[in-house]
Amino acid sequence: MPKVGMEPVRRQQLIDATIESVAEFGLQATTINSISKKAGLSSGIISHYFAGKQGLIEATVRYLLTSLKRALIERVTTTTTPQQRLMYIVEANFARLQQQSDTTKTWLSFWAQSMHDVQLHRLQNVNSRRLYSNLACSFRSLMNASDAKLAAELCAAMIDGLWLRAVLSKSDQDQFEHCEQLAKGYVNSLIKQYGA
Amino acid sequence: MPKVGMEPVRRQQLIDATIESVAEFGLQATTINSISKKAGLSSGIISHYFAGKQGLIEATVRYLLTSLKRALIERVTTTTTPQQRLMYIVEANFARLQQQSDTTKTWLSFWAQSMHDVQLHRLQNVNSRRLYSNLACSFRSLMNASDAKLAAELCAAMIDGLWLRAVLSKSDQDQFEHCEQLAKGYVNSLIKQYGA
Amino acid sequence: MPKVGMEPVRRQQLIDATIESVAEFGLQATTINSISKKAGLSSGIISHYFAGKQGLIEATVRYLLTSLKRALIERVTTTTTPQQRLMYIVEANFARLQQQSDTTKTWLSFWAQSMHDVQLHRLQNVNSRRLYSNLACSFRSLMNASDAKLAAELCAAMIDGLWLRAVLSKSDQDQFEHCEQLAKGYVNSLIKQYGA
Amino acid sequence: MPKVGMEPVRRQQLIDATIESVAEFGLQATTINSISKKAGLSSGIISHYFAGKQGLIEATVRYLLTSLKRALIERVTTTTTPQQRLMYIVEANFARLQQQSDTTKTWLSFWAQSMHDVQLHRLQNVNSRRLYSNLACSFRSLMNASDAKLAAELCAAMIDGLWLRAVLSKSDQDQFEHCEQLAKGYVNSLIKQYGA
DNA sequence: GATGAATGAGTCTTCATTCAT
DNA sequence: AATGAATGAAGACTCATTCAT
Repeated sequence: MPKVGMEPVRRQQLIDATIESVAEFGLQATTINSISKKAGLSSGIISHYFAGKQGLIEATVRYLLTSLKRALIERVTTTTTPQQRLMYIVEANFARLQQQSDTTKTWLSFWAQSMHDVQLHRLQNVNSRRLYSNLACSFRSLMNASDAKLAAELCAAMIDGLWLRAVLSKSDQDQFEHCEQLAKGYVNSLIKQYGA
Repeated sequence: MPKVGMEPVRRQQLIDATIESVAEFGLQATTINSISKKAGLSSGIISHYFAGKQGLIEATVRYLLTSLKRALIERVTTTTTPQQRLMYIVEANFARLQQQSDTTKTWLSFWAQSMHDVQLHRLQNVNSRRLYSNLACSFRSLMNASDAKLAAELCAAMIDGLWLRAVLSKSDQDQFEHCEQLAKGYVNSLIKQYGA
Repeated sequence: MPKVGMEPVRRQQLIDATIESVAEFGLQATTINSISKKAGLSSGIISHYFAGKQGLIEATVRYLLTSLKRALIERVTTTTTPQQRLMYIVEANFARLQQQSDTTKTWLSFWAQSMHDVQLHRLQNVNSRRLYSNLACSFRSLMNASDAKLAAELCAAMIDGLWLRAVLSKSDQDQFEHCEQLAKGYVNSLIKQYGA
Repeated sequence: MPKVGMEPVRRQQLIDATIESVAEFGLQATTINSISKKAGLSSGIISHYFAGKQGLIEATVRYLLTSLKRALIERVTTTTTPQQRLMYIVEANFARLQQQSDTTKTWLSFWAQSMHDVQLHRLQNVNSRRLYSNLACSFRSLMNASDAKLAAELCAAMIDGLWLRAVLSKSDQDQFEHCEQLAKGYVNSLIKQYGA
């Protein structure tokens, strides 16, 4: 079955399979076999394309981060107001929950593992800071610099906290949307509180 | 070496060693050997007292939950005002970070694992609901029922979110205290916003 | 609880517990703990009285052999005819099955193990030869020497074969008695065939 | 080392190694390592082909049963007389002893274990019943139904008994042949006794 | 005389990696 | 390009033995 140009296809197949496996079994119980089986490929292919399990794990995290970033960029245009932009940030973050339930569990597994894996921790930090800076940037248009920083910090924590509790309690779709509404309401209250 | 009355001592030794090991290596890399080595005991003793690794893991989670609960109870007296009680709840939750840095990382590992372990998930839910009901109960003295529920939900998320971000960014002591202040400030703003 | 003169009591307790454990779990799954638990004693006592598990196993086999021997001696008197004596030999061997069902399974386990344990093999051979010589001695009164030897050999095999098939098929009491009758009938047919 | 079509080869290698190991060390002392070492393969391969030690044990028993069955079928043709057929049954059963001394000890170990292992017991019963029905079928051509049943039962016991005593006494080749002759003589005496 | 806490070697099993095809 | 057979280190668990009490 030697075909040319299969690389991007195979890589994505394996990343998708990794997300599914981590979601279903957890990071601990995810093996090279559980992944390759879900992908419908052989186990050897993982080392071929990702130089081992660890490489695939990292590539998967990078893919998730990129997806989140893209989810925001797609929403924002040049005519977007700061308030709208903030709402989009919230939406993009909760979209992790809605679009694909798998992604959610996977994300949390990677977070925990990042405590003990420098490579994952670096990636995790990029994501965390991006959320903060996106928020800070938007708030800055609506309030002074120090208030914007404070609002961004609080808002980032609120988003992560609502999201975390929703995931851990294995909430259903309605509860996810409820959390999203709470987050948006909180953004508005911050604007009202600190906004000029 | 056989002594009588060693059971409670050994059990606590092993639980402490488990917290240390999970903090240092992560739940995934924590083995029966890494634990027994830290405890200065043999590996066989774990099966003897906890009927296997899983039993020790669960006992450790139960211990952490009990500690958190006790941390709150110790602070609260009959003369505590609702506002003070809310502050104590915040403090008790952030004390996880201050008192023992190990506990923090351990906690997160268990959270992630609880997605794939029914026993751990049950324990995790007990904790999550306890935070919510403690907050709701205190807010209820200061505002109407529906506002109190909303405030408790938001506040629980804020505490978890701030705590999570502090842990994941491997913050130092000063940042932990900064987060605690943010949480307390948020409690006060909720009281001001919804309070009668 | 230090008492004097407990040795014979404890030894028998442990031997009985060993028979029970081997019958219930098999020789492979019989541990120092399964035995001591059945005996209602501590595990350490085994090393104390039998210098380890192996010593207890051998003592148990020796006890079973002695029991079998005694079962025959009790039946035989000076006035017993050769024919009666042969019937008693059959009865004594099948009594292993009737008196105590446990003994049966235990016996087979020890036989198998005797293939790989010189000590057990020696004991097993004593038993095997005793059956043969008991039979040969009795047949000798009824026929010439070479026929008696042949009859003894065939009869010993028939007894063991019937007994083995009864045990392996997990037969009930009725089937055991049926086998005993077959064995006795075979003894009579041998006497008729070769007897003067 | 990965080659295609190795599965049947590897499976047989491992089954042969299991027979050797059980013969040499006994079932109790046969480990995944003792087997894989004899096979000249790694220990992991056992789980790969047989999903664990237990699977290999069962496959080995099944192989032994099949071999015994085949040993009989090869001898019997359409022109075989009932008497000849009975002789072939005896021969096939004693061939276990002659062809491969290992098989013998292995067989006894499995018998003993079958008392405590439902899977093995089931297989053991298949074999036991097959011997009986083969004998009963052949005897039926030579005598009435009830006599044939009795003859088959006695004959099966005699074969197993002679075989067992030969194995347990660690007899040499000559003694094995002597036992086979005794068994054949017994068959003939049964035919003479009950035959029309 | 008796206990059972503690040990640690040994067992089965899992699984990431390698590599011949 | 892709497979999956094979490896072997590492994991959890078992259990006979030891020994302080």
